[in-house]
Amino acid sequence: MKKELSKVYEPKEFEDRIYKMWLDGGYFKADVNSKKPPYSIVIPPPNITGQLHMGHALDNTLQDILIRYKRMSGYEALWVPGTDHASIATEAKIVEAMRKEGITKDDIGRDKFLERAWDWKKQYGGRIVEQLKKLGTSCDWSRERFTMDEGCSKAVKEVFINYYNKGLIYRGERIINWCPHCLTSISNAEVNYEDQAGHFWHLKYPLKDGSGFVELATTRPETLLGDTAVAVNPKDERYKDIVGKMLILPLVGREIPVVADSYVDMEFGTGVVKITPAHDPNDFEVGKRHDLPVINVLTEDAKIVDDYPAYAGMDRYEARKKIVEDLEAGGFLAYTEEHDHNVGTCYRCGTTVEPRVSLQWFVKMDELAKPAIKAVESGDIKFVPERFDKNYFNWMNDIRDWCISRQLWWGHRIPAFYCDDCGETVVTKEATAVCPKCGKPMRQDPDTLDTWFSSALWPFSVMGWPEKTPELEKFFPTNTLVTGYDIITFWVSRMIVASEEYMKQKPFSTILIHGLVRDANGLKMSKSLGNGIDPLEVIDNYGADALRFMLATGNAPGNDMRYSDDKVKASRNFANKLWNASRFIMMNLPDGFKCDGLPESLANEDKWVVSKFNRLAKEVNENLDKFELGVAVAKLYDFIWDIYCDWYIELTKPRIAAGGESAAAAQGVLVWVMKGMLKLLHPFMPYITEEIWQVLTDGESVIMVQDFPVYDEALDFAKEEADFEKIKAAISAVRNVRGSMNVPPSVKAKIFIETDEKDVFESGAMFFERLASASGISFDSGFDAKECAAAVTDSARLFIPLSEIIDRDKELARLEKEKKAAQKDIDFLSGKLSNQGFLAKAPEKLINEQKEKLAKAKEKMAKIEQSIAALAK
RNA sequence: GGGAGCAUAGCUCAGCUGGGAGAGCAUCUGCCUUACAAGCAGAGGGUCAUAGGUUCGAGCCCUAUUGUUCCCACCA
Repeated sequence: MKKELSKVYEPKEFEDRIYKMWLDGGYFKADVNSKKPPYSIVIPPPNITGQLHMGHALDNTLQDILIRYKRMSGYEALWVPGTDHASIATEAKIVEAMRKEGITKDDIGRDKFLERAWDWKKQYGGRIVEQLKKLGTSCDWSRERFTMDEGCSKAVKEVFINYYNKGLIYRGERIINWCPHCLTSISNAEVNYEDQAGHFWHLKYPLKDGSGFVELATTRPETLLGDTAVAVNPKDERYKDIVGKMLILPLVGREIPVVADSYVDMEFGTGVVKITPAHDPNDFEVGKRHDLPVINVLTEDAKIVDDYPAYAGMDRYEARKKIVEDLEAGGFLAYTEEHDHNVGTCYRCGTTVEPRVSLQWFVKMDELAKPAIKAVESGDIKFVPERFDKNYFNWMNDIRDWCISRQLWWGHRIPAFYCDDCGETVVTKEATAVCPKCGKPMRQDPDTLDTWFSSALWPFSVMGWPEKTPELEKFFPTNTLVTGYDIITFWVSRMIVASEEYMKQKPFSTILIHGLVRDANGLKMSKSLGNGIDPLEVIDNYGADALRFMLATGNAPGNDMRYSDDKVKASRNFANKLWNASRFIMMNLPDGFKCDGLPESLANEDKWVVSKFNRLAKEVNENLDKFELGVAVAKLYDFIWDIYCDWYIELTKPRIAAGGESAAAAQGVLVWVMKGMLKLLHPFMPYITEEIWQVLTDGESVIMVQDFPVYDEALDFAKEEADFEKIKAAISAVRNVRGSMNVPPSVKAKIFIETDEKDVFESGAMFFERLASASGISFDSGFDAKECAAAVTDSARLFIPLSEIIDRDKELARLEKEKKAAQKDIDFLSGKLSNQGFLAKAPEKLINEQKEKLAKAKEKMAKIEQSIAALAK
């Protein structure tokens, strides 16, 4: 192991080496036989197409912080990793690549296509793993699974068949969202709605009996071809008489009825709606209620079908134009108005989706949802922050049947077989099936399952379910799920449903929800906007620790955060600070120095820093237990930078220079606290803490498996801490005075101290010299107050003779200002303490605190007044 | 239309169960003090969106309003 830290903090020099050490040492492995309590985290199978984005970096960083913390706190910690899963986006990538070669899916057939997909998967799946390693995540990659692998396929089939046998899965005709470009159904969630400028065409449909016209409006005149009725509201007096009458459908000549349905909004438009069951979800429902025929007028790629020769083969927009022309020519067009409306588009290709009636597989959700709702209601599963349960209930209580079939090849193929002869359907695990009725070979459904169908099984399928594996035994249910709020409905809800159904248990107890990572302008990072930032590039520039620390800093659960280079830079600077502090320690340790615990005899300032560290350890544990990672990380930052580096290290310098017993104690404390800080910081900055640890301990141990520091009552030194605070306050006061007069540190001056606690200040003599530019301190009264600048704290007056620099008027003004501030304090506190309501109702502890503060403020005031008087003499 | 979040220093955001408003960056002043200029020591800067209410006490709790973001549903 290296004996020395390099002069400059350069993460690239050690990150790979450290990671390899962890991996080779087997430190990521979780032992199923361990007696330690289990702690496991499910990680989302990232649905990505090659490039890891900041959202995943956030996911994985938060997960790893928790895992490392728990591992150091005595748990057997397990990541449940996946790499990538089947999705429309994945298939599209492959199709796109093939298009460049000039081939289509049909050219090569299903098997060849899947081969290509696997190759692609290995290439990019592997890259994803590499990227997560770079982040320093302590994931046991030997467990790496594809959602598409054999084990998972087995689980998927098992579940599908089980649902089917229970009657929870059915095949039915439904209106689904169809992308005419991708030629597949897409789920509601995969549709983006956008406002588009359009028209409202007011049409006149003639009554069959020749008694006139019914006027209605439509945004999609081309669907007129598929109209099978016209609907009005049953309460609508205007149309009461025509309900039940027949109309002649313009251009087509078909007779269609006027039906009454409460779906129609009387206030909107003319209060009359044309009903096209095949091309509108609401119309489909209306059609079912009134037993209307469903007439499909569009082909898969959104062209008019051959049944309408005048328009056959026309694209839907082309047909719209032509139909409007023809309507106008026939006198059926009343007028046209401008109208903005929301149009659904395919989230991937942007094509306007087409509602389409087709045969799809569905999961009945209402019964399945019940135990999943209860699991959250009862508090068995908790959202952090809690408010996201509303989001969850909102979705679950209004749940619709879930369309699970996708017209894709890359995915789990639906294990259903049809007999083309007699129409029999068989659902089976086998790869082929023979018709039980007529004995003929059956044809497997060509569709695959929605990606979330398999992802829903993730918490147990990756542990080997349906086998009873030891892993499943020990680590299921998992403890924590870390994910973004955008995925609650897709994934979280369905994992809960599946686990309740198959494991009769919750899949995890806590769902830690984080926000989205936005760019510096607050926009959602996305590939189409081109504002996505590649975490690998950031790691390359600043190091994985800086990125991780940045992602944890200011990260409150559920809140979005903005990415900015400046924040990463600030984190990198912090790492640099820690690096240099470590270098300072190491270059000031005697050869062969050993530190196995705290030195025996500690000075006040030693106890001060130890006591503060002890409290830090307590709070960091508490914050992490409550998932307040951002709060914990801020406390670490403050302690390490302000307390340890800016104060404690500076305090040790004169002691080390002086040598002897005090120096030895300082060295011991320096190392003891440093080791503690490194351990507390390790979950957040694993690389740098390990690198420093390795050098500090001569490579004898590994920090990632050390015990996480906890509060120790024996290390609480309230008295000494308070005493040293007095010195610290005095030094700050002197610095403040000197600073306000722009006295450079090179100008030294004696400090005369007037205090009741001489021994406290005496012990800090060397600190005044070092940190307050004092040439020495004295408790004599042999100084001329008129020639001095005066610094005042509640426990001392400090006089700095700087006659040639001091401007007495300025000095008086400064003291007056301090007096005003002190008076404000006194007014505030005495006001509070003379308030009867406060005295009667506030907690006693608080009242005493306020009394103490008031006493101190009064002391300070007295000292300021003395100083002013002396100066004015 | 239903639901949720956010509004705090010039900027980005913390502020845990109510108890004298915080950090980083930026600005200004003085420092190359032998770990660190990616640094050190100081300073300035806020009517905590607005209006009410509860309370001895409100950035925090309640009500309304304004602005903003997101989710769900619907828009013939």
